[in-house]
Amino acid sequence: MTVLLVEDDRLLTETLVGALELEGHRVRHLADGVEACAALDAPDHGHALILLDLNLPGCSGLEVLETLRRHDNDTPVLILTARGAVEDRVRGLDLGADDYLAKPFALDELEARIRALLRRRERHQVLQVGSLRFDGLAQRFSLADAPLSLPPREQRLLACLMHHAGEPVDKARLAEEAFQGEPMGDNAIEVYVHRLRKRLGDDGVALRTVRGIGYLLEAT
Amino acid sequence: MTVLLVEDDRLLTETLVGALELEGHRVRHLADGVEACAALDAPDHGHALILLDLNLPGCSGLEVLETLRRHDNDTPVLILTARGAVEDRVRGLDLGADDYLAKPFALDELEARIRALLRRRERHQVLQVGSLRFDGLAQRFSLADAPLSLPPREQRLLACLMHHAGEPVDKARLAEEAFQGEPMGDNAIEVYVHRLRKRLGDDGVALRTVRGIGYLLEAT
DNA sequence: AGGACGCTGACGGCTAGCTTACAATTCTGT
DNA sequence: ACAGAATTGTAAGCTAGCCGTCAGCGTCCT
Repeated sequence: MTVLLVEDDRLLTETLVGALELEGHRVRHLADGVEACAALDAPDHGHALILLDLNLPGCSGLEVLETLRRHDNDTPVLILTARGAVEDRVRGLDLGADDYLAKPFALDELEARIRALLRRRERHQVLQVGSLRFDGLAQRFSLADAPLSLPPREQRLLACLMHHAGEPVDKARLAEEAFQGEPMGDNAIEVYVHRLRKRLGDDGVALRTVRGIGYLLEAT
Repeated sequence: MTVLLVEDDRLLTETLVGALELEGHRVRHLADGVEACAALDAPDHGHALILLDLNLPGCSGLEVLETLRRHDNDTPVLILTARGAVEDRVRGLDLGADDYLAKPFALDELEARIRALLRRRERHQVLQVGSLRFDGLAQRFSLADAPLSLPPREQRLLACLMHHAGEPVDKARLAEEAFQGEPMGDNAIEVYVHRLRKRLGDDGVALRTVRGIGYLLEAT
C-alpha cells in the first residue's frame, strides 16, 4: 500500500517524497486539490495513508477530506497545515482527520506520526479467507498454517483481493490498487492471477473468475 | 418504492416532482418538517430514498434526519442545501446523510446522484424470489441453495426481473435497464429469456410471459 | 383461417480469459 | 563483480462459451 501526498509546495514535496521512500513507503504525489478529489472518488483507492496539505490550488484540503469521508472511506488522514491556522486544523479534525502537524515540522516527528497511524490501522488487519491468512502488520501470508512467501506484486494483488473477499473486484480496480498506475501489458492481471492460483492450489480458498466482471476470492 | 421529497419551496418542488416522475420514480412530497418527522416515525415508512431540504418550516431538516437515524432507519438521504451553508452540510453528513447537493443544481446532477445512491443500496441488497436468490454485494445468484453462474447479459436481465419481481416488465424496459441502449436484434430479449428459463428449470421460480406486455418473475 | 406474437434449436463470429514461453530486469549468494 | 536464480512484463496461440441472428414452428386472438 502506498502513501498519498497531497501538497503543492515543490521543495517540501521533494523532501518528503525522499524521506518517505527512504522509510520504505511507496509514495504517490498530487499537487492539486481537484485532482486529489478525483483520485479519491473510488470507494477504495488503495492508499494506506493520506498526507494532506490544507492550502491547495483547485479546491481546499478540507474539501478533499470531506469528499473522502462522504464516500465512507476511513483511510487515516494526517493534515499538514501552516502554524497558526488553528481554525482550519480544528475543522479538519472535525471532518475526520486523524492527526495534524504544523509546518514547519521535523521529519522525525512526521515519521513517528505516520508509523503510529499505520500501526493503529494495521493492527486491525488480520484477514482470513478459508485457510488463507494475511497478517497486515507483518505483511505476510499463510496458507493452511504454513507460511506462504510471495513476490511483491503477487502480495499486493492478493492483499487487495482479500480486502474485498467475497465480492468481485474488476481488473481495472485491481490494476489501480495493486499496481498504482504503473504501465503494464493488457493481460498482466491475468498472468498474475494465474500465478497466484498455482500457488494457492486447492487449499480451502479459491480465486474464481467472474466473467465480464473480474475476480473474486472466496473460501471453498 | 417511492422517493420522498421534503422541500418547502413551491417552484422547486414542482420542477423536481416533474423530473423525478419522468425518470420513472413515484414521488411523495411533504413541505413541512414536523410532518416529515411524523411520517418517518414508523420504523419502515416505505421510501427508497429521501431528498431532504435543510431549511424547513416546522423543524429543521437536520432534526428530521436525526429522528430518522435514531429509529435505526438507514434509508439513503440526499441533502439539498443552499450554497455556502457548509456547516449544515457537514452536520448533515455527520448525522448520517449519504450525499448532499448545493442549490442551485443541475437536474442531471441530481438524477445522477439519485441513481448512484439507489445503486449503492441495491448492491447491498439480497433479493429472493422463490428459491432463487441474488446477493447484490457478490453479484451472484443461487438457486435452491446451489450457486448459479450466469453470463453477464443473463445476469443483468435476471437481476432486473428480480428487482421488479411479481410485476410484469415490458421488453423495451428490460432492454433499457439490462442492456443500456446497446444495439440488439429485435429477438434478443426472447432468446435470453429462453436461455434463462432453461437454467432456472422448475425450481420454485417461474419466468412467465404476459402476452403483449412483457415478462414476469414469480415464485411457484 | 390468418396474422401477430412468442418459442426454440442451431450455427458461426468473436471476445475474454487461460496458458505457455521467453526476454528483460532485479535479487541473491559467493 | 559475477553467475545463477527469481521476478516481471509482453507476446502469441488456444479454448470455452457468450452473443447475435435466423429460420421454422407453435400458440393465441379475432
